[in-house]
Amino acid sequence: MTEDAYPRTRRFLMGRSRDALSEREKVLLESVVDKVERFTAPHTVLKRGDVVDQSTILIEGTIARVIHEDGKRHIVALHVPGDFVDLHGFALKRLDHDVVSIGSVQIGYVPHERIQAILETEPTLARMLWYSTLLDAAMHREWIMKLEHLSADGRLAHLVAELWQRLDFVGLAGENGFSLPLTQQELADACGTTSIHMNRVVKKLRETGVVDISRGQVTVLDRDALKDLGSFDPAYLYGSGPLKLT
Amino acid sequence: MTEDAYPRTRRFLMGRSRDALSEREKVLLESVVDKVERFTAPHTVLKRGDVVDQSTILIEGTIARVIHEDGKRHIVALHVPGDFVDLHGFALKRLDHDVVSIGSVQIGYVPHERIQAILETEPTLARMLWYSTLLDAAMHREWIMKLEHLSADGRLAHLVAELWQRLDFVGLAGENGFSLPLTQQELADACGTTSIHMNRVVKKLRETGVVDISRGQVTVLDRDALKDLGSFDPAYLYGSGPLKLT
DNA sequence: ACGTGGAGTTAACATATGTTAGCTCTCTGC
DNA sequence: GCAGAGAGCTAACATATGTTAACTCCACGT
Repeated sequence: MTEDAYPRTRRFLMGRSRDALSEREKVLLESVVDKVERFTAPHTVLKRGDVVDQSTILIEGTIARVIHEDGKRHIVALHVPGDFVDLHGFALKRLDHDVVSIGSVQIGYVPHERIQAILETEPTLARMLWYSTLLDAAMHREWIMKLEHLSADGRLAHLVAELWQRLDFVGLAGENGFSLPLTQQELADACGTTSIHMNRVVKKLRETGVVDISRGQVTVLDRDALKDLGSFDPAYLYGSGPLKLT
Repeated sequence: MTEDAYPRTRRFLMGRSRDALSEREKVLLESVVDKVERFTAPHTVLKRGDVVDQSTILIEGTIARVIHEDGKRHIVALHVPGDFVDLHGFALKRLDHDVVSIGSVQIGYVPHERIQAILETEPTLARMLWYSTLLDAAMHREWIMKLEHLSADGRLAHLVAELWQRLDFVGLAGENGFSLPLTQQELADACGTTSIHMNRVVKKLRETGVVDISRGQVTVLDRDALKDLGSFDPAYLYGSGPLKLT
């Protein structure tokens, strides 16, 4: 494990468990990471159908969950540093989708035996892990709402607002925006539209002074307009927080 | 608990855990249901923001998870008998969406203390419960794919194919179709379109001999065309099955 | 029998989005 | 410097879908 991996793994704690865990539990959780790897080129971390015996934590960069269908690529979820990317693979064993890196990423691997050990001996941590996968499901539901309810510009606005909020949780958001290595094609894949139309939408949001997305950088010009356009309410990102676990 | 509630609760075991559990565990799982209730009119079982201290199992009928946004109603998930509808509420405590009944339903309630007790003493069952929520998340992802990838007729075909398969798991599917109490408006809400357009699509699928949806009854006319139109591959409904849990 | 309301249905029109085809720009490698 | 590749960008046209406004049909209560 590299020198700086520990503090970065800690983003998991910042983003998802925050202050629900004891110091002992936090140290324990950090220690589950076995190996750290870096990919600079696009890389398929896991393939659909793979039988997995370890899970991955995203330490740095962006990762997408992808379903390929009829030769097209559909992004069904995006991950920010600190996310336990495929914890669900622990229980499901076989993945229903691909996991791919976008831009440069750093990944930590967690052997399933260690998760199993935690489950058996650390009830609070076990609940924390379950909680983490349920938060993913809540985000899925919000994406479903977004896709059913919003047209392309609203979908993009929602995506930007969500990522901004999630990056903020782990201390990676700037005052007026954030760094985002997604191409317009990938934004389109995440919004269920085409790259041509996504280009129209990006241009429109830039010209109407809502948000500027260019050269891998998102600059929010009008925060209220962004939230409004995307019908964005961050409540779903919280759950109740594990703070209130009985 | 009514006389016939036990065998029906058992659908949970048929649909989601199948033969991964011991007889003792099955009996235990059935015993967690505290109270059974029936609603004949549309009923909001749980409201967004509610702090819950019990979860619900759907015993009979149809239940939808709904997100209201800007006065419109969006169905983000549908449940069939045997589904543990809001097990995620156990860990998240606060719901991010509404849970509403469609048509006539019978519901079983499970106090959270009993789930907690299972978690602490029955590791296999605990994993089973986690697994169940992960299966929901896999379905969410498939819905996201469906919404990103398919146009309205494909979405309807996918929805019908999925429900048919899921009802078949619990022994409620017929040879050529199944009973479905959803109105065209509700089908539209689940497919992210309008009731007017859904009407066009229903008519089209009927006329092209794919599937007939009328009077609460779905009759599949061409199974292959249905799967094809909906890009439906049931793999995501299985996970690996808990059979392979280590 | 009658009225009422909800579901289903259709038409005409406006708009968002997909499709195809190209173009420019900026990197990177040679 | 140049060629090539990928990303961004634009135009013209075809199509899917949304919107508004009706109308029918059927179940229900009075």
